[in-house]
Amino acid sequence: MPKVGMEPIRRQQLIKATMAAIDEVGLAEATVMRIARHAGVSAGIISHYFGGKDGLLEATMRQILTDLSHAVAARRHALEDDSPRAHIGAIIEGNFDRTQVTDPAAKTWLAFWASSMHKPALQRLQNVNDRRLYANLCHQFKRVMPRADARNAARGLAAMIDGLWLRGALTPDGLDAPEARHLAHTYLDQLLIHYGCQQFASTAETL
Amino acid sequence: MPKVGMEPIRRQQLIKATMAAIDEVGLAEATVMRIARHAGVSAGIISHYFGGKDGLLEATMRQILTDLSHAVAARRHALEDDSPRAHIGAIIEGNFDRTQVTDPAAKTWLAFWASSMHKPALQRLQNVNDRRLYANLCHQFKRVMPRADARNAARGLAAMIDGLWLRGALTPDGLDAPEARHLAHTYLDQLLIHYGCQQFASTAETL
Amino acid sequence: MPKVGMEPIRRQQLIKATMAAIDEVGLAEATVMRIARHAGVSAGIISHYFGGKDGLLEATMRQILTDLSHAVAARRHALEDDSPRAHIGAIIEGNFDRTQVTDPAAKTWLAFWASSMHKPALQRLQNVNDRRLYANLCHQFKRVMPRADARNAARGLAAMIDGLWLRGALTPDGLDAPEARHLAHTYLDQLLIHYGCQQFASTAETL
Amino acid sequence: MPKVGMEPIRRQQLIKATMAAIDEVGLAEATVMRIARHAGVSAGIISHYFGGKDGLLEATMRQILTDLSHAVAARRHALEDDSPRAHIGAIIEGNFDRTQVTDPAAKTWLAFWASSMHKPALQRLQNVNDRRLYANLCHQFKRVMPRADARNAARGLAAMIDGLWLRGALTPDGLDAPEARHLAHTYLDQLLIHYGCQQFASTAETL
DNA sequence: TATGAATGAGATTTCATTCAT
DNA sequence: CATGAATGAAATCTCATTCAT
Repeated sequence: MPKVGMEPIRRQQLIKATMAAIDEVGLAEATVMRIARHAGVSAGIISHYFGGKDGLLEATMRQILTDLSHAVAARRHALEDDSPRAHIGAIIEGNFDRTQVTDPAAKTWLAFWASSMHKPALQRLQNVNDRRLYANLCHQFKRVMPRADARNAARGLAAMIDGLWLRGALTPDGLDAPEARHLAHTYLDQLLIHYGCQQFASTAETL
Repeated sequence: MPKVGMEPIRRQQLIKATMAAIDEVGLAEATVMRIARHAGVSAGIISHYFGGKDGLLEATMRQILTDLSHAVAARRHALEDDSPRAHIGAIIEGNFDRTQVTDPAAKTWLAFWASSMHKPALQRLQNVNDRRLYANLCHQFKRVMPRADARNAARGLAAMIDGLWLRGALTPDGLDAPEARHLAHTYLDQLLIHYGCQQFASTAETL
Repeated sequence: MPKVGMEPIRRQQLIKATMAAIDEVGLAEATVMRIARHAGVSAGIISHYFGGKDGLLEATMRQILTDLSHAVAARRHALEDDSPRAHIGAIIEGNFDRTQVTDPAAKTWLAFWASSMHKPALQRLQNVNDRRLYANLCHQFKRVMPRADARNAARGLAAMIDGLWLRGALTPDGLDAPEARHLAHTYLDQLLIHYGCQQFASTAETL
Repeated sequence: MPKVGMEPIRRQQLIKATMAAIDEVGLAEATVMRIARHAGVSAGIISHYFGGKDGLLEATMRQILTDLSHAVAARRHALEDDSPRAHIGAIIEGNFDRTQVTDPAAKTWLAFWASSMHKPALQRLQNVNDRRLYANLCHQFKRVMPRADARNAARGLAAMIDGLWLRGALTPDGLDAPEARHLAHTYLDQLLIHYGCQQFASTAETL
């Protein structure tokens, strides 16, 4: 009866269930019982594996960030072209893969954003991620423009990515990923042109 | 201690207190008791004046949207210049006034964004506002570029505004309004240039 | 402005409103605010005139009992015939007049019955009334039968009256007073015959 | 302290506790906390097992009605004599067994009567029970008298039973069951004689 | 390992009453 | 005389967590 090696399976199961519950009724109504029901287990087990609800929420956010990180890294490693444009394009693509731009992930993400303002544990994760996006963009932009311009470009593109994503999450029909990607890439080209790097702008959209 | 005609005063007081409480501990922990304490009244009065907590939250969101609407409208009415650039600039300015880009308003706004995904009453308000921003931008862009381009420009600028604002709300130090406005205006000019309307782009930032 | 001599008017108004409220939503939901609204006055005034909600409820029950008492007394005084049958018949009639067998009075009555089991003030009123009905019936029956038989007859008729009335109050369509009176009178005649007083039984129903 | 399969035990425990609480302080003051204290459990468990206070109250009323139904059915099945008199007598006996004519059951019953006027769920139960009593009596009376007479007899006896029971519940000393049964049986005989069925009336009381 | 029974803290809401005007 | 603003107590319900099995 007592199964061994269940831990990783259960953890994954519960994290998935957490996103499903948040997608269904929102973070505020995502009770441990509802999450447990989604996972097909009893409520008590959450404390067992995650120490409590907060532990589960933190693990869930961490999962989403890890997924995002992987999505970006995978695309960058797959690049044949080492140009800044290619790297930044891969970052954009990764952000709109976001493992899944599906409702569960998107709503969970936004819920955590709001929640992170008042929960140090989440805030830490949030900041690390924010800074990584900004640093990555900045680094690539600096390869083709002065430091100050690069910073502005990075801030602008980061805002654009988050803004597209945020508006997508709020739209009743869900995020239109192809359109969002198109707008982001267009904006990237505008930035490169604006800061005098026409030669780096793509002529054909990558999408 | 006036004892008559308190209703509008109390309502205003309680809406302010709601924002303060959300700023302080987040929407999830903003209990009626905490809100009431902020307002210096008893908890029961919230049900008296707003029918319940939900009524207060809805009224608070409505207030924020009204404030935003007024901030934009005021700036547009004050324009001496009727150009699209001027109108869109005023919309940007209005969005970064947001009556106050103060923490209480910003955090309340973000909290409602997340919450609106699962509360029809808030979602309605949210959608009306979203569509108004997009429609206004679109209308102005159409004055200087083809319909399809105008739509993309409007979508991009709306995303940029929300993105800047979102990242500002999440930054520990709060939103840096001047910088955000600068980035938005820069993007606006890029858009006008990109779509071949150089003559409408401002040469000197309005900020 | 300050009107004088309002007291009796207000008291009557509020007692009526209490019955109306109990009829509408039951004793448990008959809040002072609802009662006050029925009377077209503010809630605070109830404490003013009755010292509090309990005072109003007690006054209301007292009113109902007084009305009942008057209804019986009036019919007995109007009798031309001094026979036991006539007196008992008048008591039956009075109980099914009950000032009004209308829903407000009937529901209020039943509500007080239940409530009186745990409220000494109401219980006292209740007992006085119960005993008066029993004593009156007993006294008349004793004029035509032995003491022990009279007691049983009185108990039986009192139970019949209350039973008819109770079942009437619970019937969705309300109490069918004519039928109830008919059954009670029939029972009275059966009693008189059963205890060997045929000569006193009415031949034609009084209804 | 068994930890599994507690549900039926707890449900029964809580229904008993509900009657005890109503007996003690009345329905209006029978709070979940008081009921829980009577059962020796925490208040939260009531919502767990009954979905809420209303669910518990409904279950309690249902229990009382079931008990009554069983009490009547058992006596009728045990009859050796199939005469109408015997059946109706068994119905009377069952109604004054009422599992227990104890105070808790009696006061709970009366409380529900009053309450049922404004709570559809209780009203339904109440009506089913009322109609069953009437239908059963009617059916038996019809075996020995014309339909119209049977209806009146049934109405009269039903009223007598409820009336005796009601007055018993209100008496400070509680219901005197033997006397009540005696009066009901006497009335039954009067009815049978009145409607010309002397041969069916019992000569010796069954009590 | 996993369940579900149970608790107790906390949140919202209702309501009778008081009081200044 | 009358109002309605305001309070504070109480009641119900929800929920994360603990624990025996």
